[in-house]
Amino acid sequence: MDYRNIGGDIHLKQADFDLDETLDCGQAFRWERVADGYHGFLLNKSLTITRHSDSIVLHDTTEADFLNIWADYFDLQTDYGELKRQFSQDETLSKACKFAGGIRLLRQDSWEALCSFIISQNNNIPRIKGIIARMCALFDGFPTAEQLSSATLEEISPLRAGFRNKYLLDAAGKVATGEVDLEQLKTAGMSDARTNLMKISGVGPKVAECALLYGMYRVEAFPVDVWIKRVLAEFYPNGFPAEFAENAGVAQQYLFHYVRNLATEKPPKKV
DNA sequence: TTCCAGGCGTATC
DNA sequence: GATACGCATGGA
Repeated sequence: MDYRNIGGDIHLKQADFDLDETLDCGQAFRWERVADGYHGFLLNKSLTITRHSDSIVLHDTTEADFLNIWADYFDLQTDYGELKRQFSQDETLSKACKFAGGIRLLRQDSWEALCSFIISQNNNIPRIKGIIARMCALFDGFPTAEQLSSATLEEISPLRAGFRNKYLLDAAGKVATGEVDLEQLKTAGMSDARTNLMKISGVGPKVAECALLYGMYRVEAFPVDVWIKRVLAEFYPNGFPAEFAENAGVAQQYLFHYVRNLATEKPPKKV
């Protein structure tokens, strides 16, 4: 990693890393735009990250936190240039990678990602962000599974998450008791991990896949939402290429961002 | 007013 | 196992 610690700020030179494309592409919901960059959180650890000419600056960060937390979170050890070269053998993926070549897959916290994507179902991104922000306000930070599991439906009604409130409490209970062991699922077989996650009421195939991809960095996970359904129907009628299976989740993130932004020019087709 | 949003649980066949 | 429907909320 090419970085310098200058007066408490980490100045990083990093290829294939665009802040807008990475932090505002629908994979994480707690980053807000500030001047030249973003302010956001990993659980209750906060960071301001900005772009200055040819480097990215992580503000007021110790070198230890950078190396132990943020370098991992921003997946700095993965060569996205190489991934994009592989993906670009495919015509559609090639366009998606060119459209937003600075996307990196964030290695988020497993519990935070699980909650986030439970909230995401049949919802839109601005509302998902609002619900999560209200949850953090209500609990004075992102609640642990234990904290959330001891709350009642009535107590979390200010989230205005609708029918998802009961799903959050069920997830919190099962994680708090260890019935769903997120640490163990990080190394479990994909099939077992999916089955275990879907014991949670409100976690189906799509949310389980998102929890695995974004919260446990299982990059073979391939969440299929309404947008990816459209991509598959239009560009991959015979299925997603098996040659990319190993990193299908990363490919999926390029495609998701690409088609969502194309849709602002052309209304999406109902599938 | 109606439709839709990073889906899922339930009922029904 | 497949398909149809309701679901909370709020912006377009």
